[in-house]
Amino acid sequence: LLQPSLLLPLVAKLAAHAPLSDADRDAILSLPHEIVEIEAGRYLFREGDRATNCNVVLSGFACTHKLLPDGSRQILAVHMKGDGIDLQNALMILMDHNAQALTALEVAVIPAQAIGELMNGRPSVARTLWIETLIHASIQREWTVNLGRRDARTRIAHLLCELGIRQEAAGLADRDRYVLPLTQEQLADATGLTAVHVNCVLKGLAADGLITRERRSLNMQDWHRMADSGQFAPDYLLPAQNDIPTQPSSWA
Amino acid sequence: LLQPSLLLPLVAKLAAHAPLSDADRDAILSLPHEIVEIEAGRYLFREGDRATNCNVVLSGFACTHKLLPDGSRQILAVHMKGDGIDLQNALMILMDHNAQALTALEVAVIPAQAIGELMNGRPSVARTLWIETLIHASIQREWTVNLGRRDARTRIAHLLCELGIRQEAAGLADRDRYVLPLTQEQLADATGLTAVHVNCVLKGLAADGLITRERRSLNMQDWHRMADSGQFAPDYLLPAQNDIPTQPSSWA
DNA sequence: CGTAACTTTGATTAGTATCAAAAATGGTGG
DNA sequence: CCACCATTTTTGATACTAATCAAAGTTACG
Repeated sequence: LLQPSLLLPLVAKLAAHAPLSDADRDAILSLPHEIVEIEAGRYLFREGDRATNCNVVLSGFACTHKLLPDGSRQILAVHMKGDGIDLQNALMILMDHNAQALTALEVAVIPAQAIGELMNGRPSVARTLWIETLIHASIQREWTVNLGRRDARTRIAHLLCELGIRQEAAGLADRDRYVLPLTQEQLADATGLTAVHVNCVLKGLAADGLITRERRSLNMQDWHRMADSGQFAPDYLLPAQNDIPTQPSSWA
Repeated sequence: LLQPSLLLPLVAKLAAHAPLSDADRDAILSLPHEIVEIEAGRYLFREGDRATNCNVVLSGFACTHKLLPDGSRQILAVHMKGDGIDLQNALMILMDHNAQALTALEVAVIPAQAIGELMNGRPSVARTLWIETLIHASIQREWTVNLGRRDARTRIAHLLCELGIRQEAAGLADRDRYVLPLTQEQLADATGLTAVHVNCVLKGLAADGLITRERRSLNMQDWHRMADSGQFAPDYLLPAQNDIPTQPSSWA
């Protein structure tokens, strides 16, 4: 089942965040993997599942979330083309959250063991994958701020800006013009609000001329004003990284 | 400035989460470092600072947080004995958040470069440090849920349980009996509430016989009932990890 | 074309914020 | 050891954001 070219979105994303040698690139492309197509709404894995594989998004959108005793749900992250949904599975044994397809989805499923071994053999690949999880951690921190200290309107605007920038970076759309991968109920679950209130806020943003909508597609009239409304500063999405030589020097 | 024994809290925490060979242990203990004492309230670093060092807590408590345009603050994490505050600095260049001492604090400051080189030379150490950041990521996800989908009382109870379990794991106190390292205003900044409301909630928890307080010390009357009130399941604090052999096998 | 999922609307309620000020605590220097 | 000051905690009154409940439209899909 070796179809290296299908892992290109992963390599592209990794290369965007850290330099990647040809050898590393080839090693990643040669990882054993299987392509799986998943319909919208289906679970990729559930809390408590054993972590035997890593999933990489090839097309479509997925989210990770946790369910609470009362049945409410908190979406923790949205994943798109090139994103690893659970790269941490190379090291962890159990899933502490669920993953679900938001749209029709195509993922590459890579055995966690293969990634673990590749990291052991190639410190530079390990570093690159680590950087990838650090960027996700940075996004997670920003979501924490969003939920903790921003009001509904600012929260929604912030999320809409983030989705725009990330889709643009993944080559899927323009930052100010894209198809919303989330329903209003899912937007609510991502922002800690109710679907009804999300609807009000979207209506309000439209009334103020910040966005227009038709069908699921979203249009920002003025990116700058929108970013202002969402207190959005994209720095956290593209952190620069140290370039420590892979070959040890002084420590030995 | 080689005083290896002072990094023991870090090694103890790492060893608690993943097996650590004697050689790895010694390599970590031999990292160059400087001990710094910091008074309560002082900043360790600020958003935008260059990430040249990694800080490890030896005693006392610290937090990381972000400040918003309106002056409000969201605490992102609480760090205690043995915790790395910013291990990710081995790979990242810029801080995207602030770190501040919550109490009188003692930290070991390790050059980021030294950690980066150690990780390159010893994949098993890299793996261990990565696991550490993955656990912090797991805590961050739980905080996201806390802020997004739990009401004030549940949020506070959850945080109090987490602080108990982590202090117990660090050998600082019993899970149900410890000195709160946060003021009520800081609790508010960690839970996305106001100090006034935190006070109400604490009063309520006390009225229901769940906790008693005198001075800053907190006493849980019934751990189980308290964990229930906070929807607290400690799994996320102690995830198990895969044990992939450090020596490459099949991939080469 | 029919049905299920999603969006929109309106009325009411609940939870938490805001503002203001008093009481308690903790640390400091005399 | 006490008096003083700054910080923290507590109390109360009021305002507002967002939740809840219910139902009608609308869209997307098979």
